[in-house]
Amino acid sequence: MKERDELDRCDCNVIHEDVVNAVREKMPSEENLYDLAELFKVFGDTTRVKILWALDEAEMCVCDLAVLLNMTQSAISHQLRVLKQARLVKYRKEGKIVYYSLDDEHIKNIFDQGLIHINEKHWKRGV
Amino acid sequence: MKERDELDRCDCNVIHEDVVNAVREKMPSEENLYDLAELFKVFGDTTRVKILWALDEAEMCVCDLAVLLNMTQSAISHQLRVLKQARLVKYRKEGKIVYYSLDDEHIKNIFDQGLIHINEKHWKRGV
DNA sequence: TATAAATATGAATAATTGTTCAAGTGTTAA
DNA sequence: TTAACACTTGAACAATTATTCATATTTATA
Repeated sequence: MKERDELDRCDCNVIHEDVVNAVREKMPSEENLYDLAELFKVFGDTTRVKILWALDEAEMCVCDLAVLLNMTQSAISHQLRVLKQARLVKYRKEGKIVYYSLDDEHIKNIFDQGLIHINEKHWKRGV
Repeated sequence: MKERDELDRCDCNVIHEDVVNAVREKMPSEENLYDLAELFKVFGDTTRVKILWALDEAEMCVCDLAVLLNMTQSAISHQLRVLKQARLVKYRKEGKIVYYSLDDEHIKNIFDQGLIHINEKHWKRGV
């Protein structure tokens, strides 16, 4: 990212200076906003959304998820790694089988809020 | 995306067949899950998260946002276009100035749920 | 009308990312 | 030990994407 400071400052900033400064003071830390975006990035993939939704219904092994979503075990495993790193899923080993389950009780809440937006706005695919 | 069907079916699917089928029946439509992921993808960018957070505090013009976030007007404008398409922000024109504001009262709820996860899990940047 | 201000947009570039493929663990059973 | 199974991992590739730069567009002003 480039260093910028006084560029692109326009006249209206003089008028809105108080508002902008007030907002700046209330803004959460750079780190918090970064982490928040990083979390939503994890939710921003169809495969991961499907996995999370499935695991909210039942604990499942990698192979089950692969069959359910009609994808390779490898692809599922890669995505489970992302979900694991984001602390959204946990796992337990039973012999050679690894069972995954949700590690967060707020996932459904976040999904629900998202669906409320979609339904209200009548969001259409591909628009 | 490649067409796959019977590949990668493993022995454990026979044992878990009932569970997998039950989950399959309960799964929301492909379109719904796609839209949900698409919505979260919009939240999955630091710049857009900052813009949304700022607009939750106050209505602002493009130029104000550029100064507040220390970015070019062009970059902000591009992101506002994404937010507009996702029906997350709306705008009103006043002369040559375009004021943007939130178009959804659930954004704060979604953010709050995300922050709960982050704080609970002590999510650390760059891990 | 000409100029400047505020914003929008299109093309280009660099960076990120999801899937595949191939090869690697580790565990169970023959 | 060998073979099969469940899963993981690294590299490669294609696709997507955020920002920049240059160029519109629209409105206000001189």
